[in-house]
Amino acid sequence: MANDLQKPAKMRRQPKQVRSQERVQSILGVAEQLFIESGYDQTTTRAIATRAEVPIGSLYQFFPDKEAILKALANHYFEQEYHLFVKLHTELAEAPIAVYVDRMVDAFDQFATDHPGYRAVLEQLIDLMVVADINTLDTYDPQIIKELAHFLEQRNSSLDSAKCELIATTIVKAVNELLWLSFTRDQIFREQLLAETKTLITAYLQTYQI
Amino acid sequence: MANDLQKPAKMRRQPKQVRSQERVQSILGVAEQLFIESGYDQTTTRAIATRAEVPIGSLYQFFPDKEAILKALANHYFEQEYHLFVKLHTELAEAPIAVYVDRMVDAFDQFATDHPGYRAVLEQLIDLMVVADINTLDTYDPQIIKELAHFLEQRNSSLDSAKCELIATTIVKAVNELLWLSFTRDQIFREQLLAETKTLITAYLQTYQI
Amino acid sequence: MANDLQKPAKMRRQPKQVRSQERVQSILGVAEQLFIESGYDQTTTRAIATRAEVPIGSLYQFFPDKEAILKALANHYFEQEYHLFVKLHTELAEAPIAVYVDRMVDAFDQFATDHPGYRAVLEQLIDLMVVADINTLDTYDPQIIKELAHFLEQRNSSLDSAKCELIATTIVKAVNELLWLSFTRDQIFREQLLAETKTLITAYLQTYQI
Amino acid sequence: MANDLQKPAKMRRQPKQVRSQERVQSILGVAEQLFIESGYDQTTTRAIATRAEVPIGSLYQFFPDKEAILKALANHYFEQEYHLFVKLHTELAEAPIAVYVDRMVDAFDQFATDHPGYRAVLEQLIDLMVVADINTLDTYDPQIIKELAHFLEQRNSSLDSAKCELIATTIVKAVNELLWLSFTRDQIFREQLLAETKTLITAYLQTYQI
DNA sequence: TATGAATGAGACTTCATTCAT
DNA sequence: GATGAATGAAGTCTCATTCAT
Repeated sequence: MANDLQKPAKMRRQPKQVRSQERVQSILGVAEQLFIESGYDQTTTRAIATRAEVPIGSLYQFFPDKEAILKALANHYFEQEYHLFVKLHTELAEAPIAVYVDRMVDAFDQFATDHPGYRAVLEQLIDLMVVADINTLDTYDPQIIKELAHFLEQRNSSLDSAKCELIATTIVKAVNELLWLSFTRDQIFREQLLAETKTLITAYLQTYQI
Repeated sequence: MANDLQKPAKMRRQPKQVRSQERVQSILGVAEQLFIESGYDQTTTRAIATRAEVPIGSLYQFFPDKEAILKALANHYFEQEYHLFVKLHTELAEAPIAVYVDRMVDAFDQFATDHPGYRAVLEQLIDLMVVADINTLDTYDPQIIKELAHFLEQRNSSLDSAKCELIATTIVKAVNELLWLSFTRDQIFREQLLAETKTLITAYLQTYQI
Repeated sequence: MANDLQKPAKMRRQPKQVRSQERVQSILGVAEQLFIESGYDQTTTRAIATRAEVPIGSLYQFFPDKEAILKALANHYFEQEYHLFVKLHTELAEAPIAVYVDRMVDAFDQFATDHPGYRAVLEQLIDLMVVADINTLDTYDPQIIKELAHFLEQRNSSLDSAKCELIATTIVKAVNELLWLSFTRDQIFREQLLAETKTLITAYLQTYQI
Repeated sequence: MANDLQKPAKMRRQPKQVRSQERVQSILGVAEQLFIESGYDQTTTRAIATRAEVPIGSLYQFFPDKEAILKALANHYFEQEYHLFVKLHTELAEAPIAVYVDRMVDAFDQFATDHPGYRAVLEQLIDLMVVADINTLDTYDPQIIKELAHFLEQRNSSLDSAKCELIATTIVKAVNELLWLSFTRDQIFREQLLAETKTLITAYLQTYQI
């Protein structure tokens, strides 16, 4: 199920009107762009409002503060990412591991392409938590890791649940890092790195007879 | 040889006197702490100066601006990291791959323990470059990757130089990410993750008969 | 028509409300005083805001930076000065030259009395342009000179347009300088200098049968 | 005799050694350039010292503060200007007025060319005095005006001393202003303005049968 | 005497957020 | 509800001048 961090304090009110819906989307879209271009700290709420053609006062009706915009984006990403995995695992429950890894990495790559702000948002979110001395896990429940662990457990029932979560964590983190890196390079290197990522994860999973 | 990004404009002058040396060290040490605690943007130059017990004017005598402090730290890290690798490769030129990976990951772990600001500094450095639209590679030449690639080439001469660099990149990025993650968790998980990282890299390198 | 240097970037927004109008006026008035008392560079934006009883943030809402305050004052002066001349020339189109000069110098004198900051502002404006390596004429179009040249051409049609502009420039600069000087002296000297200025300009214009 | 404001507090010590002499000259020369380029306030004492290749500490041995550099330059100018007039008046005691004006304006023009910082320095000096609420005349004794007044008195003994001083003031100020203006324009306009200045002053002096 | 590292008040400007309209 | 003018704490960095060496 999707992370429901969303309700607590992110939205001051449910956008009921079409206008509001559009504005919220516009704000999030613009914020994503600006966070990528200039970083979270260097992006002003006024800049977001201006570029989104939304009055600054309205922005604060939808989001109680700047952080809420970041969190809304993060949840957006988390949800999409989670659904991606669920779909993948349903389709590839029985597939050979090499095929699974191939499809999974490609899916992640597509996701990163579709959501260029993912990395910037995630990083900043973690920063905020470190600064606030909040354990990341308490607040941002990594659903994808849980989901992947579950998948692994089904493929090799001799692995216990804790071990699977460890493996899943390892995979998710490594893949995310390498994918992000691939986006900072030229197309050729990017494709090579993608292939390499697949090799890395496949070799790793074979160790566990998955 | 060590990365010499250092000279360009990091130090406004070479600290010639002991007092200055101490002050520079103090500033860097304090900055590292504060960047970890609160992040680069949230750390004020005044806070650094105050905690380092150095007048703000003196801080600006050593570093032309806030960014220079970040870069000085980064170079510090890069140099240490590079030397660590060189030493490792000398010692383990002939070691079995499992042993090499074991020692390498442990060394990185030790490095991360000794330099807790490494991650925060590196991330911010990349952010600055993205914002300034500078290619990371043009400015920060990743010496460790070059060094590791060289090592791999020597262990399996059938791999060409480009391939080795690709593999090295993959390893360095994955290991750094997983190690950093391990520091945000409790001791038990931390150790498990360390072991898992070794498994991951070992499996990967075996693919290449290294 | 009045100089419209004004719009380009002087005002961040058009003050629509009475409160804002008053604040802008207050800021300009206070700035004028302080520029006279201490010079432009020595006048801090905070001092202006404080004396004008306007929060510093509001000051920056009306004027993007310190320079904009200077430019707003300058345009204020330029416009008034220009209107003064137009009025004068309409009234004295047929007057004997001695009468014209008498009235003109008096009018300038009155203007200088009413706008004691004129000199300080103009000087600083020119300084800024010199430093920025901007040709004064490109930016600050001296409408008064044009207007006076036009008047002269009408009084003696045998003088060509270029010559008239040259004469006008000579007059405007000389009169301004002598008037400004007169303000730094005691009342007696001041009046003598005023009379002398009239003599100077009258003698000059008689040379050209104007 | 030259203005001797100089001794009171301008020089901390008489440069007795060649090295010191050179340094003082270098400082003054550099200061003149920088004051022209960037204005007095924007010129830092460190910039002067650096460009003059003199240690900042040494600069403060020669000049007690920044203002002293300005005053030293001013006195330099005043002296030169005064000598120029004395020489001129000796040579042209009997010359027809048109010739005298011609030579005088040319001489001033040459002076301005040789001392491009004259205007900037004089203006700043006056500013400082206004700010310090010091009457310009108390401190900067305008020797050239006195000298010119004396010359005029000799040419038309029916004019009393006060009147001559008034006329001299008028001339000196008007000529200086117009010459300075001429330097901000292209060569063609510059020469026309020079000619016009001569016309202006000649017409004026003829009024007094000088 | 000569040097230049050291000092810290203070300059300009920004920005998240509020709240009266 | 919608708006955007208003706020002022706080940030980065500069610079004239001193004084220990």
